[in-house]
Amino acid sequence: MGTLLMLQIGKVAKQSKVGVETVRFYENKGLIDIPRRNPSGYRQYPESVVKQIQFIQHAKTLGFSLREISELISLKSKPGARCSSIKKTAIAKIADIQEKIDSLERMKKALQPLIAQCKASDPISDCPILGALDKHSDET
Amino acid sequence: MGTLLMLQIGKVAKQSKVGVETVRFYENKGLIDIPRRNPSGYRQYPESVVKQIQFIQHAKTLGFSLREISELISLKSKPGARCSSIKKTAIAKIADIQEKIDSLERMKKALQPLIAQCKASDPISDCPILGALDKHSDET
DNA sequence: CTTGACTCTGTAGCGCACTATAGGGTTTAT
DNA sequence: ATAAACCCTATAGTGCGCTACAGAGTCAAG
Repeated sequence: MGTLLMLQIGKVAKQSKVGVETVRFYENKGLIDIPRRNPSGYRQYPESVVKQIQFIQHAKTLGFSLREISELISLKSKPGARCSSIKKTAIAKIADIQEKIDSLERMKKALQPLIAQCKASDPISDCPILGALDKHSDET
Repeated sequence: MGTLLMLQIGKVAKQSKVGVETVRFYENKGLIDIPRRNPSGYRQYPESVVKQIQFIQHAKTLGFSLREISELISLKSKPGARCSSIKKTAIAKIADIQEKIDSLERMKKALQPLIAQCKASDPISDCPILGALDKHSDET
């Protein structure tokens, strides 16, 4: 029943495709289990830590911050917890993403017509882009 | 012909709706003209600086970073420059914005079906959201 | 003549997610 | 015995756009 196949941090990092400093960083942030140490102080990881780090990476690609991932992890291991807590977090995240999209779309929509108006050979004094920036565009 | 109506930094800040530290910060970053000083070292601004700060704020709402705004400003005051340089910058910025939108859309599209699958009353061990995070989602 | 509201400089801190550096100790191979 | 490749801690630095000090000087009103 001994815990075979203990990994040093370098192997963990390589298998998880992150740097060793990132692994230690995640440990500091409480995102992964604190590993045992061998007699000389080296971290000894069970293979499961690789999955934990991949969980973090996947959550990041979905737009979750490390702080939010930390919450997901604690929800995950809360005994008897229901999906609703996770679902709530995910719904909030979608709203968050949507807000960012909307903000970027507004920028795009403001910028596009200016570019269309802008004739590349015009002197800069007539540039509609700079013109727009100079005006009080206090209208929504 | 004297320069009438000189403003102290507090007035400038109030009229531009930013903090006084922000005005000094913009000065440090070379985003606004360096003002004269009165005998006791107070900054004395012409009214035009308010427009300069508003230019910065407007450019920010269009998604430009301070570094990029600094470039816009130097293009602006380059003698004989053509619109093409500004236009190029604006087009690059749109591409930039579009990239961010695409990335956020990908997140949204990945998250939405998981939320749809997730029944709030399920135990967390069956949660499709956590399930997805645990898997090797190495498929694009 | 003192109070309060302004101004000045320079430096440090924030939040994010790392990344790098200094200055060490350990393990493995030759 | 020594060198390479690994590991350790603690701290500082990155980029962004501010924001907040500390410690000092200035100016107008009462």
